[in-house]
Amino acid sequence: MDQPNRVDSLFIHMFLILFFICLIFVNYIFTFKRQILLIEDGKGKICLIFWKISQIGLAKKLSVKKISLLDISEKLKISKSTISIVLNGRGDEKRVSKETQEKIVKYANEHNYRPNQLARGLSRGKSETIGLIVPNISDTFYSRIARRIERKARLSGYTVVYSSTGESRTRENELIQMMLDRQVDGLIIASTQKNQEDVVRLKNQQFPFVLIDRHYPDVETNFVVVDNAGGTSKAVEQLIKLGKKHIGFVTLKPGLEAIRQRLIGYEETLKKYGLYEGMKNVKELDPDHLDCEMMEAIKSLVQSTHKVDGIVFATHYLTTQGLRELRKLSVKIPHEIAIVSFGQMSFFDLIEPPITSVNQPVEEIGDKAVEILLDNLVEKKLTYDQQYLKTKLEIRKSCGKN
Amino acid sequence: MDQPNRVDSLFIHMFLILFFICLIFVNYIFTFKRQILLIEDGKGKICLIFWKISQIGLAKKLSVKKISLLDISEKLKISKSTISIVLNGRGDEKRVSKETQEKIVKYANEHNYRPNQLARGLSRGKSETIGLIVPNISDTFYSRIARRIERKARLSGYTVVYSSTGESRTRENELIQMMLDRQVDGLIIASTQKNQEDVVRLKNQQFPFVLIDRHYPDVETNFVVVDNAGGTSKAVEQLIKLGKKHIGFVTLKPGLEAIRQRLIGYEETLKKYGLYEGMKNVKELDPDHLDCEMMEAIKSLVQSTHKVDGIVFATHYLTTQGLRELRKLSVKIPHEIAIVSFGQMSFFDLIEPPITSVNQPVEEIGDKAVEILLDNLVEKKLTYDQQYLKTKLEIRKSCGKN
DNA sequence: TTAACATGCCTAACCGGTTTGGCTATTTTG
DNA sequence: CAAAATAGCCAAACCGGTTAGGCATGTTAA
Repeated sequence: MDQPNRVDSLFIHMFLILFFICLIFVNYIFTFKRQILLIEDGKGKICLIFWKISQIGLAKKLSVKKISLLDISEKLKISKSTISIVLNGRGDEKRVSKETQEKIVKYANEHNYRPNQLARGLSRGKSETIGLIVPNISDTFYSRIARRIERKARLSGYTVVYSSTGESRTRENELIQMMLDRQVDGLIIASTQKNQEDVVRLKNQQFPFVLIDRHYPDVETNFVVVDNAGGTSKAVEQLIKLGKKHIGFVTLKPGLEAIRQRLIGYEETLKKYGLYEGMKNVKELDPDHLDCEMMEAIKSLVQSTHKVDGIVFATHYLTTQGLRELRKLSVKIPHEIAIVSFGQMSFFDLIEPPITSVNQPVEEIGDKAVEILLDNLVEKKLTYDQQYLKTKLEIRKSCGKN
Repeated sequence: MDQPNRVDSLFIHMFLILFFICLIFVNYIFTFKRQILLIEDGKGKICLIFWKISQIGLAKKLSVKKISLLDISEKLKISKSTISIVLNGRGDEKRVSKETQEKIVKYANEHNYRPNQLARGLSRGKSETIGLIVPNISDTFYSRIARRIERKARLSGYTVVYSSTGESRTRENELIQMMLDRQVDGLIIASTQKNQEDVVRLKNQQFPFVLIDRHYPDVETNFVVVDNAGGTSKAVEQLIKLGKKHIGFVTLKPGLEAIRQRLIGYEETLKKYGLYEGMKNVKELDPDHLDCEMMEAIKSLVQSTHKVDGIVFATHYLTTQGLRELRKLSVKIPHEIAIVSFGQMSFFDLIEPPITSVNQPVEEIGDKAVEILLDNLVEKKLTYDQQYLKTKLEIRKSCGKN
C-alpha cells in the first residue's frame, strides 16, 4: 500500500504543478492582453510569440461588434477576396457559385456588415467624396448651393465635405490642402479669387475641380458663374424704363471678377442709353468697413447736389445694409429713389417696399457644378466646361411696380 | 591577322546578341508596365517575378508627384517607421538623433510631403472628422450653427462632414450610417426626432455624439438645446405687458420636443396671468401644407368673433409666412395685432413693422456642442452633458415698441 | 486519349500610414 | 573588465479593404 500511494501523490504533485503553470500562463495572457502566434523565423526555427492585441481590437469588443471582411472570412472559411468580390456585386462576373454568393450575402446581411470607407478609399485610390469650399456657408446664397450640391452628389454616391474660407486666401489654401490630404476625388470652389496660384496648381496637376460663382478670367478652367454683366444690365434698364436718369451703383472694391462684370454691365448699359455720368455715381466699398462706408456712400448719393434717383446694389448684402441707411435718411422708395438688388433674398417681398432683384439661378449653379465635376471624375476631359447662367429680373415695388 | 579578327567579331556578335536581349527585355517591361521583383518562394528557391505596376502608381506619375512615406524611406535609406515617428513629432521621445531628424524634416518639407489621411485614419482607427446632421443646411439657423461648429472643430484639427435630412427619418438613418461608414469620430445631430431608435443604438454602442436644437426627452444623452418654454414665456409676457388680453399661438403639429416645450411655455404663462383661453387660440400647422393651413389659421385668429390681439409664432419660418398672410388681410401691426417671433432672422429689423423676436444663442449652441463632443472623444464619459441655453428677447415695433 | 477550356475559389501583393518589440553598437556602471 | 544601461534605428504586423494572377478539378473537343 505504500508504493502505490507514493506514486499517486507524485502524480498529484505533477498535476498540480502543471495546473499552476497553466494558470500563470493564462493569467499572463489576460493581464498583458496578448495573443499567441506561431511563427517561422526564416531559418527554419519555429518561435512562439506573445503578440500584443491592439487597443483598437479591444475597443471594438466593448462596443457592439463591427465586423470586417476578415471576420466573415474566418467564420465562413471563405477567402477575403471572394467575399469582397461578391459583396461588390461582381460575383457572377468572377464566377463565384450561386451557393457561395448566397451564403456570403446572407451572413453579411445578418451581421450588418458595412465596409470601412477609409480602407476602401485607401485601396481604391479614391474616396467617393467631393470637397466644397465657399466663402461663408452661413450666407444663404452659398448654403442653398451647398444643399443642392449635396443632394445631387448623393444621388451618385458621393459625400460632400465642406468648409468656409471667410474670404481669406490663407484659409482657402489650407482648406484645399486639407481636402487633398483627405483624398477628396474632386473640388467645387467658390474661390476668394486671391488664390490664382492654387487654382493653377490644381489645374496643372490635372486634379478635377469646378469653380462656382467666381472664376479666374486668366486661367482656363471649368466654371459655373452667372452672367453678371447681363444681370446689372437688366437692373439698370428696368430703372431707365421707369424714367430714372441718374442711376447710382453701390458695389464692393474690385477684386472679384463677378464684381467687375457687374460694374461693366452697369456702365455699358448707361452708355448705351446716353446716361453715363462717370464714376461719381459709383461707390466701391470695403467689405471690412462696410457699415461706415455704406453710410457715407448713401449720404453722398442721396444728398449731394447731383443726387441720384435710382440705385443698383451689387450684392444682396449691400442691398440690406443700404436699405438700413436709406431708412435712417427717410428716403422715399421708390418715389425719390428706386432700387434694385443684384441677388435675391427670401424676405425681399416682405420689406416695405418689396425689393426688386436680379435673381441668380442658385439651384442650377449647384446642379451644373456637380454634373461637370462628375463628368471629370469619370474621365479626364481635355476641354473645359464653362457655363454662364442667365439671371432673372424679379420686379417689385422698390423700382416702381405697383 | 586572321585569328584576332575572328575573335573580335565573335565578341561583337555576342555583344550584339546580349544587347538585343536587353532591348527586348526593357521593351517588355515598358510595354506591359511591369516591375521586377526578386522573391523567395518559401521553399528556398528564388523567383524572378514581373509584377504589374498598379494603375494608381501610373496615374501618380502623370500628376505632379505626391510622395509617400515609402518614397522618403527609399531615398533617404531610413525605415518608414523612423520617418513616421519623426514627422509626428515624436522623434525625441523615441530617441532619433538630431541629425536624422533634420534630414527627414528637410526632405519632407522640400518635397512637400503630406500624409494620406485615409491611411492614417485607417491605422489609427480614427479619422479626425466629425459628422454634422441637420434638417436643412440652407436654413439660416442651421447654417449659422454649422459655420460655428466648423470653425471650432478646425481649431482642434477636426474636419466637418455635413448633410441635410430634409426632416426625413429614413434619410437621417442613412446619413448616420454613412457617416459611421466613413469612420467619423463623433456626430452632432439636429435630429428629425422620429428616429429615437438610431439614437438609442448610438448610445448603446457608446458612440460619441451630441444632439443639438432637438433632443429626445426619453433618452439620456448629451444635448444642447435652448430653453424653449422660457422663450415663449418671455414672448407672451411681453405681449401681456402691452395690455394684450387674447394671445394666439401659431405653431407646428406636435412631434418635436422643442415645439411641445414652446407650447407649454405659452400655456403656462397665460395661465399664470389668468388669460388662458384653451386651445382655440392655438393653431398647429402641418409643415407639408403650410401655405394653405397658414392662411386658414390667420383668418381664423383674426376674423373670428373672438379675435386675438396678439400672436406668438413658434418659428422664424412661421413668422414670415404668417406675416405674408397678415399683409393680405391688411391687419395693422401692432395696433390691431402685435406679434412676436420665436427665432430671429437678420432681416427682422427691415420689415415694417420690425419684428420682435425671441433670439436663440446660435453661436453658443455650436460652440457648446463641439466642446462637449471633443470632451467625449478624449475620454468616454459616464455622465451626460445637458445644456439648456437661455434665449433673449429682442423688442421691436411689432409688439409695440416705438 | 489527350489537350484545351471552363469553373470556382484562393494566395498574396498592395494602398500608405502607425506602432510594438527587438537588435546592434556604444557608453556607463560596478 | 564584464555587465548593464543607453542611444539609435529597423523589421514586420496591422488597419480593412481591392485586385491580378494562379491553381486545382471537372468537362468538352479533337
